[in-house]
Amino acid sequence: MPLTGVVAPPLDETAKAILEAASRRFLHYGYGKTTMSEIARDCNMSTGNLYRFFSSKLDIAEAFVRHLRGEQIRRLREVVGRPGLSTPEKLRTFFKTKLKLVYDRFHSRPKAYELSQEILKERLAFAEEWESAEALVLCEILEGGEMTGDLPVCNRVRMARILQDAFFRFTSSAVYYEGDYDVLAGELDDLMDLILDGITHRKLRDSQ
Amino acid sequence: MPLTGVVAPPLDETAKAILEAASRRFLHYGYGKTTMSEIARDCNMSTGNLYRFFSSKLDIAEAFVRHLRGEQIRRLREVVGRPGLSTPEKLRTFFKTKLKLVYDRFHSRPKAYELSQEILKERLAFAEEWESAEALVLCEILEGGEMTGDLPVCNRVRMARILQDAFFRFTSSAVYYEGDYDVLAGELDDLMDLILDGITHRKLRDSQ
DNA sequence: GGATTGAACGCTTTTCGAAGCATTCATTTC
DNA sequence: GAAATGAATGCTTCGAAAAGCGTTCAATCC
Repeated sequence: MPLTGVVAPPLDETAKAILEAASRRFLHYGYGKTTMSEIARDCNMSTGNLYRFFSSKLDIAEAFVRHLRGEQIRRLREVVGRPGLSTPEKLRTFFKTKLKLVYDRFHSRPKAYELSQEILKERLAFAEEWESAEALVLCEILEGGEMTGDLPVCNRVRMARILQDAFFRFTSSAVYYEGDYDVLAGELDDLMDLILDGITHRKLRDSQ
Repeated sequence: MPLTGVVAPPLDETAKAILEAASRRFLHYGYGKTTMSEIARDCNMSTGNLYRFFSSKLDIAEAFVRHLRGEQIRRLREVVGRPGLSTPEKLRTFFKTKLKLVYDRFHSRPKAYELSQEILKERLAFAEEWESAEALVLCEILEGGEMTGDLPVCNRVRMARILQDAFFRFTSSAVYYEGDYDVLAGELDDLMDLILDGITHRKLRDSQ
């Protein structure tokens, strides 16, 4: 068995293994009921060694939620990028998909929901990052509306912010999703109708 | 001292005294740190006797929050009823005032805020009642818009609901008011501009 | 005999010592 | 000597006993 010449697997491999082991446990038992020793054991290493790859347990959780976010953003881009959608339809699809994602996470993946909640509460910066990432997708949609003349908007960044505010009720992971999905989706549709009318007939008021 | 002929103060008087004593303590020490014995002592009666007037501690708290709600609704009606306001201005004033009320309660009357939170979490029906009461004010504003032709809306009840959804971010007592007031107010204004444009140029779509 | 009391009941919250955990770092491994 | 370990540390959580509380109701009062 050669002792030299064999390049050790890159650090990232190990980090990935840790993250995977942790994720499994987080999803199954929750953040609080997962211990660093367990994660270490799953990876055949000591607790101390974990800290060469992540500087705290919360950082592992953040990496995991970061992954969830990635999936979510990818999904949003996907549904919004489907061919044949007008810009208004894209906006509607964006928020409806987001509602569905958050609603489903809340109702059928409670551990994942809790985990997001905990991380976003501790890591304000990360929460803002997430919002920005979504705002970016919105801006891209609006850019499309500008190009096709479909739904022209002067200040796209600002409009994205306004839209996020308007649909907060339907998309914030901070709210507790009691009601029936179809009712929520219906109300979202109503609001979207109104807002699209607003954008279409916008008296130019975007200042600055 | 006449024993007959002196009508005992009406029950309501006693209930009012209890409510007042309880409110003082709720506001000063919070719901959890106020005991029924203390309330009873403040009113010079036994704990058992309290239950002739309120069937539980939570009911006293609800009565108190009901009072808060009354004040708030009265205030909303007041600012919205000021002469010389157009219907759009009334809508804007309504939501801006609501934001200010919730924001201020959160920041400068934390005990009152907590109390509302607790009651609204326990008493779902009461929370809905509150929403309905505000929806009613909105409907009245919209009715004015219909009459003056200022801002005609077909389905007022539905529009009220949509507006409540849209401004949820700024007016829900469920959200944690971290940000700066002026920033929030600014975003509210932006959203209101957009929505007013929407209402004004509404493609008639109110179904049913 | 209706109004009022306050002790009694069962449940919740607090307390506080013990156990468990995240994190560190002197030591060991290769 | 870089990588890895696991015992040591100080903080948090847990559990069980005790105290406290909301609520009830038999006894008392007027």
